[in-house]
Amino acid sequence: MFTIKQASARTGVPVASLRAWERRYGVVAPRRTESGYRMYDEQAIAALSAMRRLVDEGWTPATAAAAITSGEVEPGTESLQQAARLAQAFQGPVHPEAESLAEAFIEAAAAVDVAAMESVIERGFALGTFETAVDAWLMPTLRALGDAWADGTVDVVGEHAASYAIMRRLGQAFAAASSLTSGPRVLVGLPSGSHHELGALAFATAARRRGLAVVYVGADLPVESWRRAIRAFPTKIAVLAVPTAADRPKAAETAEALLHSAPGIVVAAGGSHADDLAPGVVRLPHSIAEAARVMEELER
Amino acid sequence: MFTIKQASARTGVPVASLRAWERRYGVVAPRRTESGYRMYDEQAIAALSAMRRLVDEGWTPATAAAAITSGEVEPGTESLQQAARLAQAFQGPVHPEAESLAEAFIEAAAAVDVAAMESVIERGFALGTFETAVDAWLMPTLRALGDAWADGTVDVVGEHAASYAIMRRLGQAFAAASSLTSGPRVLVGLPSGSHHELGALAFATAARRRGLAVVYVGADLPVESWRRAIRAFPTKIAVLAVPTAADRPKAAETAEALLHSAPGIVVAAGGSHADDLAPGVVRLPHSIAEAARVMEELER
DNA sequence: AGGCCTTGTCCCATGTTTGTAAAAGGTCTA
DNA sequence: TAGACCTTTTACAAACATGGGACAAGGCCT
Repeated sequence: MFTIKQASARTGVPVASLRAWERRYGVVAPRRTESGYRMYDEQAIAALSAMRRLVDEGWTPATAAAAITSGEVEPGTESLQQAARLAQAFQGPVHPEAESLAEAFIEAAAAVDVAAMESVIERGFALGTFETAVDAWLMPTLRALGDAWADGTVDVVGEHAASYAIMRRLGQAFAAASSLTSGPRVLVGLPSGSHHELGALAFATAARRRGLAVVYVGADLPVESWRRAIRAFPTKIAVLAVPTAADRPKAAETAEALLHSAPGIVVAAGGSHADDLAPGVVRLPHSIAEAARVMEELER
Repeated sequence: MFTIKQASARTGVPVASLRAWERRYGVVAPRRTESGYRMYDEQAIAALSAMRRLVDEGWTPATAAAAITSGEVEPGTESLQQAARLAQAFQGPVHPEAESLAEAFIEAAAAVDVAAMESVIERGFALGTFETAVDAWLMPTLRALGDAWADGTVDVVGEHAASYAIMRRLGQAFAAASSLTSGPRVLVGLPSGSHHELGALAFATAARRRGLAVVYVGADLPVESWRRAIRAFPTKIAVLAVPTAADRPKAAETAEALLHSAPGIVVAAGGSHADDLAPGVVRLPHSIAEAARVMEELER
């Protein structure tokens, strides 16, 4: 049993919308405590997650709710694959608050104040959906952090502490997006020698939020391991992150090896330096939201 | 049998809250002396510890109490704490359930099944308090994972995916332990070149749960950065993790440098290969629970 | 274009939950 | 007998929830 706040955290739907959806469409009817507080059970959470996914894909909330309450779409299954997919024009305007939050984060990193970092991160992710927050706030902030490190404003210690704080929050989002899918895997990771993994983790999370069976294998994975992995298990897509110029050579080598190791596998690459990695490699867009959408299309 | 003060010390719940929990939720009904003093038995302590654990994890007190009194959630038994102690001696899981969970985890890692890993991890941490779960289940499981990797049962990909899954869960616990203290900092990290950070993160979390202002700086931090960090900010304790033999030289070098860089700083070291790092370095016990307790003493 | 509907989000006054503290007094031990 | 420890009752602030109206943005129909 979950309170409305916990239900919101678990489904990714804002608290206000949970109440609106209930009032307007009656998708769920959570039990109430004596004092009138909503208490959501597992079923309600599943229904709300299903509705959120449909809405994310372009269904209108009204039709999504109707489909779910009528049983046409079962919560927790992949019948959404038959769903009509409307083009979603991304590119929300950068929130005016995103910039000040980025500054506050750099300050916290410079002072090595973990509690302050965590507070800023929380506010950053509260700006919008996970995807928009990553695109409009997190990625710019990471760039600012890199600059601050380069010019000495932030020490390595502050930079490490800040990276780990962000990683913890991303990990939490990844876990919260737990998909019940057990289809072909999507491998997301960095080539041997690469360590800037925050972008890759953010992308992996966005992909998982779309229902893909993501396996996040993280930093510094040798070519040979990539190859063995896609041979040993049903892997449909391998995604390489190429965050820095130094990562290019190994990334290209890994991509080549993968393309020739398994027939039918899709190799994709994302990150600042992922252009023209090798012929046949899909170049993912910079926007996490768009990249996740492309992934979903590739999966079919 | 314990007085309310002892019960508070044992469970980490403030005295006033113990009385409030009893009055509001009836989660325990301690026996009374003739004069009306509360006397808590082992069962009551277990129930209160379980409740604290749930509340720490984000449950509302009301639902946590309901789950415990209804038997939905079993209070962690004392046998797990004994198992935790034994695990230190035998270097392996000794609690029957911990053992079967360790096996299940290796299986999930071998199959690179992320959802299964997450499920097993969740059950592992449900065995008891964070500290006992780490000592009796997580650390033995990590050793088993290392063995499985060494003998080829688990591929590098499975090992990476498993490590990240555990890291996500540890990060969540670290975030949940958010301390409001802003006293002198405790730096926890690994020396330059070291990357096996799960033990260090588990320890950092345990220390934070004790109220210390922990800054987790993670893997691969150069000597010079350690030095600048403790000089620039009020840092009372620096903790170096030394998980493998290969990490010893850099760890020793870092420890030496720190001891001579700031007067009054305490340098501590933990991990399998942290013995006799340098004169003046505090060697932390293998048990996470004990190590965190030692830290709390060092802080004063 | 204009008007209308849908939808997410915000506001606001009000109510609940929960940790913690204070007051006033009883019990135990050195 | 002092001081540490305990008792109950009462109180209070912060965090969280409630409903329902309001509003802006955007899609759709005329």
